Amino acid sequence: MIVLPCHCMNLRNAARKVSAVYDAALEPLGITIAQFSLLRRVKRLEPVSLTELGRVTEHDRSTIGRNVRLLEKMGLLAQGKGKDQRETVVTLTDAGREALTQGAPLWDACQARIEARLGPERIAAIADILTML
Amino acid sequence: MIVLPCHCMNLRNAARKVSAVYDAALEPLGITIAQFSLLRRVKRLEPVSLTELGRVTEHDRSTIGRNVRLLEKMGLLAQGKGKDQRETVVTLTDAGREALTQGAPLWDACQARIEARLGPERIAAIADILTML
DNA sequence: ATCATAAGCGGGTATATACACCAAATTTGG
DNA sequence: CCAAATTTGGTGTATATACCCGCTTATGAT
Repeated sequence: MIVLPCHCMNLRNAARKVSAVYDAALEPLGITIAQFSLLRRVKRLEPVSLTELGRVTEHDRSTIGRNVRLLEKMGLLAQGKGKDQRETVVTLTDAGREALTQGAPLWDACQARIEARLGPERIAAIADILTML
Repeated sequence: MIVLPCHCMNLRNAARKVSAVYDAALEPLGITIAQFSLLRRVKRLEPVSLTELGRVTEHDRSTIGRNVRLLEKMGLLAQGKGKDQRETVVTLTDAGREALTQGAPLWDACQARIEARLGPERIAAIADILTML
């Protein structure tokens, strides 16, 4: 991949390419890395509201709502109403739990391949960038 | 920003956040960093076909076609037919050249801010990642 | 208790991106 | 020289993402 002067485009391009690798690894499950990540997040926080999911992932609520809706249509997440009638409460379905179980080794292998490819310094740099923003 | 175990999501999140910074910097121009980058690419290669743009940026042709169409609607790019009647030839308009001129200092300042924020090691790591993919 | 304010969501709209498929133009092989 | 393969683009469809607006529900202050 050609290196540009613009750090932003370089980051975007890197994210695009790495995402393609993870997406391909999860392809047997029929979900993307973004969806897999969201499922894991829900697993750790459930029952959780859309606003809370948006807050912890620093995504717009509407983005979360749409992504959750897709996973609901796939049968991996369920949405219900909380005590607070405004709140949508998100939980994993059994199929969602199963997807996480089946996806774990696929993700592990992919993650290991990327680690091997980039080396510990670049991996550390990625984490550093996040904390520095 | 919270650091996840998944390197892919960390890269995506970093790209998302950094993009927001560049987009805000270019906001006076009414274009995004992705559009600014495409304009600069066209400037260096014009006259250039969609396929060629896709090849050098490693984007899908359809993505390039749509992004070019948007910039054409904004009056910053022009599309014509080449000798090869299949080819769409993309060139900068005067307004496009003007946008690059006006955007340059905005981009410079933003780029400098990000460099200062991340430091040379992280900046180098970003470039390295691209070449290692 | 009432009424203003705040919180939580959904929908509309927009960009960025990819893949699959189709039509038109060109190149290549026989 | 013509049929077949290739190239180039466009369109349809899909995900990921953000911003704004409006509706409903909750909360708080008087």
